[in-house]
Amino acid sequence: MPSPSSQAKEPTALDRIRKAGLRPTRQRLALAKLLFANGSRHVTPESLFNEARSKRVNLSLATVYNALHDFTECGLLREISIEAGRSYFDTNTTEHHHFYFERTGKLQDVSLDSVRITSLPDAPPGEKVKRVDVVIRLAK
Amino acid sequence: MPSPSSQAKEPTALDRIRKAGLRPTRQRLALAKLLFANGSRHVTPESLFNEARSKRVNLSLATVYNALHDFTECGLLREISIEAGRSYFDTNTTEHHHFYFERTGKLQDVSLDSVRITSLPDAPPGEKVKRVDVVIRLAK
DNA sequence: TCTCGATTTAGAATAATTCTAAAATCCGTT
DNA sequence: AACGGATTTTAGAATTATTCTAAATCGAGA
Repeated sequence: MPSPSSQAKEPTALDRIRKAGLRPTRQRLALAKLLFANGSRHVTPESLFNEARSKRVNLSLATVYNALHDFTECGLLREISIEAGRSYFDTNTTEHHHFYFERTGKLQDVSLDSVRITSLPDAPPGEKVKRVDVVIRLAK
Repeated sequence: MPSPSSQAKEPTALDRIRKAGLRPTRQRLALAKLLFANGSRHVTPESLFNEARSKRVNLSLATVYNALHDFTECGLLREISIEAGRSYFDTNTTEHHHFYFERTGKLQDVSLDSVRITSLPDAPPGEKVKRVDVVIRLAK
């Protein structure tokens, strides 16, 4: 038995990086494994760096920034701006929205269909709507 | 004739600051005049500082930060997070949304009723929805 | 294995913001 | 109008997040 399961699998970290046209370096592979291991995640450069460190992955903070930006440009991640002075990267690149817990600074996905937007203004002349971000801010 | 117009007036800068319970210092008055002079505005601390400087208002950048935060706490302004590493303050504190022009970094108000949200998820237990921010990102 | 462009890295540099503590200001009371 | 205490302002240092730099290392094809 080559594999314990024959269900359709998530692509491996290597697959994802290859498909994105990036060189699969040791650092990118390690980060991709952390990021895409299970389910949707929201990381900051700092949080991912600490996580990698704690798992004995040896890399520099600059590399985490590089990788997060490279992944974002290739569509593997999506960047979210919630608070000035802190960037979040989301492994869920499908269209969706967010809860933002102000007390903890954590994010949680909100599925696209639980927020129904039934009208939107026209884009101003010469511009196109690139994305509509909905952030539901939560507090006590 | 005491005044060229007898229509209902916008509150003066002094009124606003007094009503907010803040001391009307020279700096706060000058900034409030710039901010609330006409219509809705979106400023960054830097942009407001430069504007004040160019009008010969003598103050320090730290004071602009202090005033913007004080005004925000008192409900005179609203803070908006659009891009990591840059904060925007909006003189329109009524509920509304925004266009964000990625090319120029400028914001434009979108009235509440041109974005119709007909369903929202329940807030997670123990949390309340404090605000729903919709940002319509525009590009070429 | 060799080679060369891509990637990583440490540390410096930059940018935005906050902090510090001293000086100035505001304003109610004299 | 001067007084005095709390508030505010300020310059500059400190902090935080991020980007840059240029040298070292790595990855993949010949």
